[in-house]
Amino acid sequence: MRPTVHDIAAAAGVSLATVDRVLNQRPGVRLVTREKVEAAINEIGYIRDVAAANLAKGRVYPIVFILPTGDNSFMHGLRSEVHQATLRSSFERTEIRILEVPPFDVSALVAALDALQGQDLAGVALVATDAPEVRAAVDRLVSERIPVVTLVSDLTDSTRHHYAGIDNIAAGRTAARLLGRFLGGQEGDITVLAGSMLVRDHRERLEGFSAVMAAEFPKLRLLPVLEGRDDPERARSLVSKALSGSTKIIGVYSLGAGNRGLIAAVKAVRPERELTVVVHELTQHTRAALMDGTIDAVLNQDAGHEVRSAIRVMKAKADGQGVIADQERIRLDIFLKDNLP
Amino acid sequence: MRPTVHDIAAAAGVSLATVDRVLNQRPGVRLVTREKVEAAINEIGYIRDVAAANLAKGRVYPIVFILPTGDNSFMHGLRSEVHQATLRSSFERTEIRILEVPPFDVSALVAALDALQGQDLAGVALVATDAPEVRAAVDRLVSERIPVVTLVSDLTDSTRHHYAGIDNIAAGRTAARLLGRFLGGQEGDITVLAGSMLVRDHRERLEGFSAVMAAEFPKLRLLPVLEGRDDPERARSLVSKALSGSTKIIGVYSLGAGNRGLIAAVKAVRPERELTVVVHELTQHTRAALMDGTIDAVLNQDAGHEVRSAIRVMKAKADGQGVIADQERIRLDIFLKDNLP
DNA sequence: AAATTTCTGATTTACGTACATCAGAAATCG
DNA sequence: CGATTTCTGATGTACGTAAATCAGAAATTT
Repeated sequence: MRPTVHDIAAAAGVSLATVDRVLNQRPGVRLVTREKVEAAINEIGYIRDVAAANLAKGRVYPIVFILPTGDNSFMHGLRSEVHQATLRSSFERTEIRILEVPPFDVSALVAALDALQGQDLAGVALVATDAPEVRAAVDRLVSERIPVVTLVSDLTDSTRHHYAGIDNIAAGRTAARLLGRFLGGQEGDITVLAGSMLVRDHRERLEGFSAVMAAEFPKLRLLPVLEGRDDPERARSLVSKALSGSTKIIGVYSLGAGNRGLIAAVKAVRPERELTVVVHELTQHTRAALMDGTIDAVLNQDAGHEVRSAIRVMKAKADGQGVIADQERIRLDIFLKDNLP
Repeated sequence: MRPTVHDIAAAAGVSLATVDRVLNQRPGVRLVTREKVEAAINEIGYIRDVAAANLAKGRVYPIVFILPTGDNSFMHGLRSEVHQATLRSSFERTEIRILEVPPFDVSALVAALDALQGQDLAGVALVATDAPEVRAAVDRLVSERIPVVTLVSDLTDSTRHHYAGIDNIAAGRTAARLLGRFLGGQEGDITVLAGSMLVRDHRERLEGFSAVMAAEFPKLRLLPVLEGRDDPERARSLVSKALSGSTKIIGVYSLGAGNRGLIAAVKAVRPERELTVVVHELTQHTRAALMDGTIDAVLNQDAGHEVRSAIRVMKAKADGQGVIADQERIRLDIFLKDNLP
């Protein structure tokens, strides 16, 4: 059996109350006594039984998710996963609140973050727009000892405790290699559709993509990036225009959301044009397009994993506990038509 | 707050003791009373607080892992992950025992399984060799109400509670498409290295691979399968012989373990021969080979995830609880040199 | 040295559940 | 109808920790 507080008390020759004061960092213990107790804790290797502690405390974890509004499927899926998590609240002792802010809107995000100051929260998770103001607002929460986790898109140079999302540079590089290898040794143009360069995940995907393209596939030329703002209709019109503007386009990389517009644009020029298409985010639209051959590969991050991981990490941080790093690594999923879940 | 046993007792108009008898299926309750209590439980939506129950019970989960011996990296990694899990035992209230049996040895596996009968276990996890005798032994454990989980390789038609592993047919199909697309429209032979057709995962990978190759890449011909028995030295000699036997080989698919032999064989004919190589299992050897260009893609199953998932599932089953199905789906990882973790 | 302040110990209750004991009520049997 | 047998209630203890209260000891101040 593992040692309990009683064992510490006996080993240190103090009472249970003193042990409790040391463990929970309450005042009223002389330095020498405190050190004696800490020595005993280390010596017999005591580890707090978190389940019992939570039971005794009646612990709940109030958590806030700040998510962008917008009708693209990915954010829809993300919201839905957070909602799923609320259904498990009573089991997991969480109390999850969802705040919605307009996408790519720095001041709205800052206002939402600042409104959380002073609240007794076990954690805040946000899809970050990468701006200094947001970073500052996050740092304010962190300085209040509130665990903060960025979700999907990270913040540069902030003190957030954790990032629950994929490595977007690696994602961009992977997209480039898939596209390059699938195109064999062909020569031609590649068009890239992004959401907004205001979010770090899109910037990083583009960075990785460009790097590998330039270094390893010199026969493929990148056209100027299209900014679709994750909006399906806007994406459709941008891609249509690009495709009719240049007949040399043989590949498409969509690194943001709003893919149902892109899919429509590609379908409109099929089967006359031969295009190899790699996109991000598995949704009902991209799944169908992968199945029918409109798309060749989908890179994906599992929103459910991200949400569950974010919650686990916030709870652990709130309890001052560690996490299994490997378990919280969010993986880049690569889907071909053969390995769809 | 969620309802407790006290609330049930009040709602049903019975005593705490009676509620307890109903909840824990102990005798001494009249049918009508039992139904009254069950109605109250449903009505107020009581859910047992598992943490409190485990605390009261002093619950521990004795678990057995049955793993094949053998010096290939994958099994080595799997054992290491189980070992990691033993280090978390005190937190997770598990008591993990590891049994090792010779690989592909049906009677040894059956003996190990049968030796577990009558023991009070919270679960048994095994890397299954797919044979009727093994299935029967597993079914005997299941009939003793011991949760059984297959790991990495599944059993046909058995009553095991769960399979913690990837979809191997999908893995084979994916390998075929990657190889096919990477080879562009080239014509030539493909050699396939397997471990043993006695395990279902290898059979299924081959099945998926062959199906997609035949249907979608008619210019690529499959050579007879080489059986390396997951042994590096044997794999090396088989592949070397195949490569020197036919100059038309342009692609290699290794669906089992023992890849350090395969890598050595491929390196021996480089750079004269141009080969596209897809293998399974990310190990230090395959990782290095992916980085240096010897291998083009690695399909992987994360042994750590499989082990942790297996443990979560066994604990849940032992408690008669459900699992988050999506969380326990083991994913097929596809690694190119750009997205290595 | 007395008075005060600061520590420390002993004890108790609580969290939600499991489980055992014992007494009394209800049902069944002879 | 009394004697069993079968149910049910009341009560208490336990799991490991948190947190509160109160009394007494030690240290500090005056």
